Amino acid sequence: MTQANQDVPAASGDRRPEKLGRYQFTAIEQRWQAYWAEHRTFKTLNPGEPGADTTKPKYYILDMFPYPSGSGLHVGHPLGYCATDIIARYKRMRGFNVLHPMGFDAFGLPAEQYAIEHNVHPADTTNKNLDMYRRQLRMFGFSYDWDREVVTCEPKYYKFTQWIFLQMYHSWYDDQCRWTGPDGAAVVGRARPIAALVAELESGAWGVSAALGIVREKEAPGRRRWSDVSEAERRAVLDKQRLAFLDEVAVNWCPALGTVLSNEEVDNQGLSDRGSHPVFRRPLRQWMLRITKYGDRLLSDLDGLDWPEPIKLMQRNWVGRSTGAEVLFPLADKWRIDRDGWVHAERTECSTGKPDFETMPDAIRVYTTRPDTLFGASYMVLAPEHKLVEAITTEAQREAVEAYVVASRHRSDLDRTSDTKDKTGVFTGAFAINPVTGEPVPVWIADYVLTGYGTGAIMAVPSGDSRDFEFATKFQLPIRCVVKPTAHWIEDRLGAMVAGMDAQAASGLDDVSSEFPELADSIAATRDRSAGLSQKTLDVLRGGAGVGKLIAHYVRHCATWGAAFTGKGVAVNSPAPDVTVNVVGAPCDLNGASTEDAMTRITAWLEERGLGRSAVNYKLRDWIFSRQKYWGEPFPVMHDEDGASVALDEDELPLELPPMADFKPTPSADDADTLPLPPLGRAKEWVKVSRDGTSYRRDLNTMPQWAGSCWYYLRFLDPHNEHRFCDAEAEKYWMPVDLYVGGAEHAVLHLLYGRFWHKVLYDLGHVTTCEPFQKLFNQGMIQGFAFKDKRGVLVSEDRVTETSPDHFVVSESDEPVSRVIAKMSKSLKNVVNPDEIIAEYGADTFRLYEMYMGPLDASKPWNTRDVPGLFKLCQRIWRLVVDEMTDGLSPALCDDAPEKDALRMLHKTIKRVGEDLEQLKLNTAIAALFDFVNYMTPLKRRPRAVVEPFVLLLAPFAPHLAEELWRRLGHDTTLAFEAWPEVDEALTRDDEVEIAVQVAGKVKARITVAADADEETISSAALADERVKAALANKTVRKVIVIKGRLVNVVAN
RNA sequence: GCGGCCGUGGCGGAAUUGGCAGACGCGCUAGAUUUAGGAUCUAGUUCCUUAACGGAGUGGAGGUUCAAGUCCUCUCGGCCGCACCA
Repeated sequence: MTQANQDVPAASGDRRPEKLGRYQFTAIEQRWQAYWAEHRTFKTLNPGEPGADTTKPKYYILDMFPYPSGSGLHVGHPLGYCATDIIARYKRMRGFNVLHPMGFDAFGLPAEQYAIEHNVHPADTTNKNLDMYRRQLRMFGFSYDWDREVVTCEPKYYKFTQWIFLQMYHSWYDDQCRWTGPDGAAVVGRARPIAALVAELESGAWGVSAALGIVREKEAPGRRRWSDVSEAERRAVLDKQRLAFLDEVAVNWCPALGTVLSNEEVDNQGLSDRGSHPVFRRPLRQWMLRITKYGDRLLSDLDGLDWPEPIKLMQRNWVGRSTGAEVLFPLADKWRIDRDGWVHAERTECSTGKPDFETMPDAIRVYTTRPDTLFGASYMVLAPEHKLVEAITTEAQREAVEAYVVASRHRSDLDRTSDTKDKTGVFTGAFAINPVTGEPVPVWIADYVLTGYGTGAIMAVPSGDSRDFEFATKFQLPIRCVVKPTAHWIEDRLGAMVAGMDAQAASGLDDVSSEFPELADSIAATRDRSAGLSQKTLDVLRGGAGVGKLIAHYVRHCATWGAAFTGKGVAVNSPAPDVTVNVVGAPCDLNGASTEDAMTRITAWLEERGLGRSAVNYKLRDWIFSRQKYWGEPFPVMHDEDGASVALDEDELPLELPPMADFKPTPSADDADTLPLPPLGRAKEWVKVSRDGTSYRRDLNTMPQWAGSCWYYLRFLDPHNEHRFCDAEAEKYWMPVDLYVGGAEHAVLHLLYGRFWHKVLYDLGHVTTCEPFQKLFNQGMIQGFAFKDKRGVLVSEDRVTETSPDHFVVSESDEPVSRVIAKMSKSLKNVVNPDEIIAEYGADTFRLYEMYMGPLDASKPWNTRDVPGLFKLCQRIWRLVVDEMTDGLSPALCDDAPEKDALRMLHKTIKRVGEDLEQLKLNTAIAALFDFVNYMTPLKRRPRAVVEPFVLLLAPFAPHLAEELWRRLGHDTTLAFEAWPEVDEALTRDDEVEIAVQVAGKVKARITVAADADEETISSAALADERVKAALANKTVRKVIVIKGRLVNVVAN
């Protein structure tokens, strides 16, 4: 199939000697690609470079650069690249300086995994793949400035990835700093050099707390001066502040692969994605980046971005900011309440009226978003990994607790949550004191409490939280209602119970029925129904019986209602009448308060007593930034014999990866307790560093794949700069990215990580915009067809025959199958290789087809059968200009002044194409090109004044064809910088328009009127029409609605 | 479970944002051209019914409106994200 164009390079499939001038796309595309390369047509100059014209507006248009995998480009990749190239070419013609670069994300796990499996070095496979990708990308005729190509695995690139890491290592986050950025933004919080912190400490302005934190208050209990702090403690103080720091965190440790895995790399069986090896949750010392410090700014700065709303929402959810309070629950065997305050059983120095919230020992710290429900906290739960578990567990419970802790360590987060299994947990034997009532409550451990969120411990309020309700029900813990539910909720709940949703609800219903005899009949009557309350029951409820009585019943007996009320309402039982409150000072009474009010009051009450304070929390975790892999950026850090870390100097960068023949991880038994042995550990010579007589070991970890892609858009600005990550002037001129196009699969991680790095650089004064990507656009996925048999099993394309249009059977069995849309995959044999399509139809056809498939952001199936339609478009455009018989210009081409119709068609097309391009509606822009060609084809005379502007409109979409036609029309330079044709609005207007006339909303006739006819004229013309008159017979006209230029609706009856 | 997106001919998809549903392309039908064709050109192509007229129609059911693919309520189906976040 592809031979025609390859074997006969002179003409595509042309064995017909008499036609000399057919559309020879291969030759044309090669010629123009060579021309652009030779003339450096798309070389982009930076401000300051000779010839740079910075008076022109700039446009930075960026693709998400690819990871060069072994299988090469598939048709999904170029979808976005074609779109950005079209926009880039359009913007150039509109007079912009366009920056449109391309590069490669070349570090990462797949290359390493492939290398391990095939026993070749990752550098070799990566280079091979890079060559393939470069060759493939060039086929499409993209107008990239290839001089700016970056490859993240090259030392000259990752030198600055390491440099940015050091910037973070040498910085801390001052969350009280208020400042104005270079872009004029008022910002709260700022990354500042660690040196500035040291200066504050040395001057004595700030001190050190007992927990080695920073204290700004002059008079704080336990505050120490910097000069009184030991060398080792000083280092600990600073290390605790760094944006890049080492910490012991719970990770997915896969001993068989010898590395830590990200959550995405672990399946819901708790096995590794690659190789299905067991994965264990265990604490390991890892490099962390303090992204949580940026939670607020990552949220609030989203508002000013031109991004798809769903993506913004996903980022907001990912950051997951919540507000509430932190509360201390003192342990019951350590603390008691005296008349004067809290008394510790053993440590008299702690026994003060008001405990220090920061340092109070032997207390469980919880985070809650609903402090107003504190009176309903009837037990507590610690995550199994919580630090206090061991200390508080009583002898009687120790065995059970330890068994539970071990069991839960073997389950990943996903495994814990995936199959909606029952809640599990174990009582520790310990009790803690509810600080608002003084009552002791039991402390449990359960894996429904996550160690990484909040404080890793909760106060459980079964009546106000469905998880706590479930747990309390299962383990028969007390449930006390503290928020009065709403009428709407209680009706819904009763409805759900009547519908018999679960056994527990049924028993609750018996209880309600016996207490409310007036409801019993109607409840019984509707009991078999599958859903909800009958109208009759509702009537009874809202009438005599009263929803209020039901609510009162719920408040007394909420456990029987089968579900927690998690909404907002009015506080009750806070405290409950039957509870003897034992607290320091005046008790807090919340009864009758609204949820908002109650939250404020209880938080203030706790704060006064040192037992609580308001708090903000994020779902976002600090970023685990190290991997135990070979193929990534080494950390520019050394460790001395005491384990203290020392950063390399900037002039020691890049720290290159040592060449290693054996880069495999060290596999070990599937035992949670083995320690990671990263491949770099075996580069013995590389690891050892001696400096000033001290010996150090290099850090053995490498950075995750995200690192390189966090800042590549900045390197494109100045890719060959050896001294800086990019020139300041270039950054100022080009940033931010005006349009960033890529797949929605990067909606959260890449885009969040990239924004985070950018903000750090912004805080430190290295970049001048607070956000990197002003406008984001997600292209859809290109899917493939597959076939489904009766049982719903997918059948691959190669096993199916089309018997008649859209009827398919399995070839060997004649079993009918239906065509469905599925992901492109090797197993379904529906992967399309762009090389083949380009060989057969050319790059211009390929570009046009992909853009014409549908809206850019929609997912849609590839259908090779549709491609020839776009090929025909190219051929027809070709024939508008070229005479196929002679290879000269078409005889229809003429220098006549264009007629009004032709001019109107041209200007309508200019308008449509231009407007659609601005909105990235490339499919309808191409439809406009079709319309123009359909109009022009039958014309015997085709004026240049119409054809030439059309060629310019075509240029962004099919640049090779357009360049060729432009040349043949007598121009001797590229059209890449020709001015985009201007629309003359007056010329787009029709003289006459057809207007539909409706009678009672149904079209009865069409009339033709002057385009500028007024309502009066249109109305009378419509009513004068014979068919309208017929439709109006025996009716009275009530109203005539005229929409100028569109329709008339006659309302009559 | 929670959140988001989307359902329009045989297929991919249009529809100035509330104003003629089905632009444009594919496929299909008929015709033209001595046409090697996967070429070109012309006409037709939502469905039902008819000689014509007509009727129905944007997943389904209601509603608002002179007018609904578009707005509202409920519902069914598909895709994506998150997933015990206290």
